[in-house]
Amino acid sequence: MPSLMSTKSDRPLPQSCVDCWMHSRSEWRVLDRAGITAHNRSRVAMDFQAGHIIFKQTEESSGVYCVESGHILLRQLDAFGNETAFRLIVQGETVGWRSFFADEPHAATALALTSCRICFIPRKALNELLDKYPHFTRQLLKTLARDRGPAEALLLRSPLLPVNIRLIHLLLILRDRCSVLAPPDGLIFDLPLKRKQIAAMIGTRSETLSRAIRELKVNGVAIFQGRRVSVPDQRRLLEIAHQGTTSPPAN
Amino acid sequence: MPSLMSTKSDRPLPQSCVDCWMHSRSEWRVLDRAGITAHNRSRVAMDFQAGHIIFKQTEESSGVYCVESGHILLRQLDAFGNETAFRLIVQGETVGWRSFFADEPHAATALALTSCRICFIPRKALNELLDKYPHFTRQLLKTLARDRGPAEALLLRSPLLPVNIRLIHLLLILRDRCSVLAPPDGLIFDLPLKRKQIAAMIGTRSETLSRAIRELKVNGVAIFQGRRVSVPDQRRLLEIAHQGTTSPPAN
DNA sequence: CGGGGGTTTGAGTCCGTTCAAAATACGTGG
DNA sequence: CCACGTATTTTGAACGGACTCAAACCCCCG
Repeated sequence: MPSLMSTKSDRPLPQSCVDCWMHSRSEWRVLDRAGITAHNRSRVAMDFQAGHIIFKQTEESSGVYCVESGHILLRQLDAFGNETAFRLIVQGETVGWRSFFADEPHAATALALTSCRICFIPRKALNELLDKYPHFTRQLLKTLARDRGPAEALLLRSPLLPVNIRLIHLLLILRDRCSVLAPPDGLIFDLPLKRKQIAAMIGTRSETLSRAIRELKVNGVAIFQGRRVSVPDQRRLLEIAHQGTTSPPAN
Repeated sequence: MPSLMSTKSDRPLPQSCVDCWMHSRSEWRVLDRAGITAHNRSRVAMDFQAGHIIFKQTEESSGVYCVESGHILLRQLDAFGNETAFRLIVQGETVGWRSFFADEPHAATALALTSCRICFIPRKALNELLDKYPHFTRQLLKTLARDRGPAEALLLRSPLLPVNIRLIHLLLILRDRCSVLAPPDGLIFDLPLKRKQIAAMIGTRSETLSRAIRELKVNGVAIFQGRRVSVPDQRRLLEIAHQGTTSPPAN
């Protein structure tokens, strides 16, 4: 079952899945009309308010969650109480695949950063789709394989890289999800994250993050104003992230 | 194509896949006799010597590699030349899934740590199996989803955890792959890794690793002698890895 | 017996954490 | 709309862990 804290909405979603704006961009697009109809019948509309938990670490998976609107943060807790945020989910993405297919408890907790409108697809319905549409299964294989989340985390949390570099990597990774172009070469970010959560993504503390932010500001690389970040020249970001000797390792 | 550095072996593998000892433990087990036969025909036997590269970061994927014997290390290089090892592969496991299904270049380099005997399954053959055996596809979905490699890396490379704790986490993660029981509660590891490579797995330098090793030795937690590690009491490892306040995060 | 890579040890420095306090932003109720 | 209380963010100073650079040591192999 989805978390009891959820505010399940009984009213239907504004559109059928066929019309859903993100349908054409997500895994579901490979379903034909009959598949969509089946999917449409079995899904459950849910609303979550900012700060609420969508599913919890160690809970059993009961299906997957397609995000129609809003932002979600995936985080893990280690035994020392350190929070590790390793993935920001935006609208159009679906969460919960991994634990569903692995048939294991959720490895992370999903936190609604903003109010969220979510389509929940229950285990049974999803299994039926998988059985009926082999190329849908195949598409999911691709989705899972393409998930760069864990790989990105390697860069973001490398203890060998200084915090300011890790912060720049984070901006580059969030570029697609949270920024718009500001011609000629700039970017404007609107991050749905608090400082503490940004810090949790790059494996540091908010105090240290604060200092890194100040440094980027004085260098003119990125200007943070609350949750708005303006980057005058995104090429600078790439330069800084990639500068350094690419000497091969000596085994 | 597999790396040109490979020493492709023209002689057949010692057994047919049906008899392969690891067949019963791997994804391939869900294939029926006809599937196995097809698989058996299309695979390519390959031998690699220690230190050779099986595939390289940025190369295109051409199939997957089933490890019949030997050890493989998956590593990434960042722009600063830091080596990041994030996965140790042992016999019975298959590598290369991710880039194959994602249809993307390899995200990592696979290094043979010891001499390796490997079954290469070319793209075309694998695709045929996938088309013909939906439950094989489904099984692979599970395999991909269960791959804890990237998730493990989170623990191993958390900059907030001190190096000695990260080292203990590594031992725990490698327990299944590289250790045997030493009753009543001990473990004996035989690590196929050099110090530098261990360091690369926990995101530190070999000098610092050396000091962490010494600390574990004086505490009697784990005694390193070359590549052999003896752990008198594995419960100690768990205690140390999990001790610490499990206080929930304040958002 | 003499390399040479790998590993360990040492000393100094820097970066990031910690603890504490000030400043700012935010939400709520008057 | 403003005042107030709370939460978040920033700043400061001190401490500590890990990196860096070097040098010594060790072990395996030729």
